[in-house]
Amino acid sequence: MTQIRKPRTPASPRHAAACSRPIDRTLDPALFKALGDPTRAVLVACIAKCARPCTVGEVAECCSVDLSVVSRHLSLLARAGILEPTREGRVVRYQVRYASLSGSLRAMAAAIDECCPTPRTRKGTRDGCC
Amino acid sequence: MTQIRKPRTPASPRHAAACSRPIDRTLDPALFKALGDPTRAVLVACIAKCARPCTVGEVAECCSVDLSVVSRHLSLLARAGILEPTREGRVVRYQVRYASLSGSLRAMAAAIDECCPTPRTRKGTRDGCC
DNA sequence: CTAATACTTGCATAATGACGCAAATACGCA
DNA sequence: TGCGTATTTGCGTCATTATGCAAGTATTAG
Repeated sequence: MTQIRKPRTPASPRHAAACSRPIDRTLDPALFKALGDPTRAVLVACIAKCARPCTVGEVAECCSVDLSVVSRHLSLLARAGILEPTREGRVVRYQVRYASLSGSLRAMAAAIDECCPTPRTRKGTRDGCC
Repeated sequence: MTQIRKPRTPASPRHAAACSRPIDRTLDPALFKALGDPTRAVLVACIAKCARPCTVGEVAECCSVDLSVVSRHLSLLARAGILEPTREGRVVRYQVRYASLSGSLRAMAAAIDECCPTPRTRKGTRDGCC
């Protein structure tokens, strides 16, 4: 009978690069890049904690950068799928796409674990695996 | 009696910025920045899929950039806690810190959900929440 | 010790990105 | 329509960073 699970681990990085795995689709540099800026991370955390759609002006009060900068950051975060913009009269409110964001992060975590040769039967904390 | 769970949601982003939550400590820009470069993301995925400690030279064969660039990227990823370097004679092997990395991502996911006002009783896919 | 292999580091260059200011645009209201 | 408020966009500047090449360092083999 043929192998049932897990496409066998490639012998070398060169070979590994050729074989497709969930991690290839999941580990999205664009998402990471969006959250990789300290200012943006603060903005996201701020809006997330506020737990409601916030206007650009409101958010700008949280950090020391210019409002125009905040506007650009929020726009970028929205383009990255992290925030959801809503025009409401003359204000624009941004809110965190909680489920989408945490879902992406969890999918990445799963994709990474999926590559780990030792399935770590729950609670295992050992890093590296082979 | 006093409130039992969840520090009540702040009224404004300004107020939100002041109240500390898990997301503040968890959403680490440094980690995101490290994974935010496309080349580095490829390197991490490659080593992860290979599922064993890989040498710098081996990894360099996976991508089109110079070996010195790969060396720098791997070093940076190690400093970010994503890879674990091991000197082995004259080669240096890097391996993914699977548990640490997926653990961080899951912690972030949890911290984000923790902020979401609607607990989404399992399977909920709705974004935004209030 | 010398040579060869594996990796790292110095340096210059080019690209990217964050920022502030000022001007432009969008929208509601009188 | 004209005004005021809210946000976006153009532009210049400064800092960071990705990259390649060449030189330097580390480690093993002869």
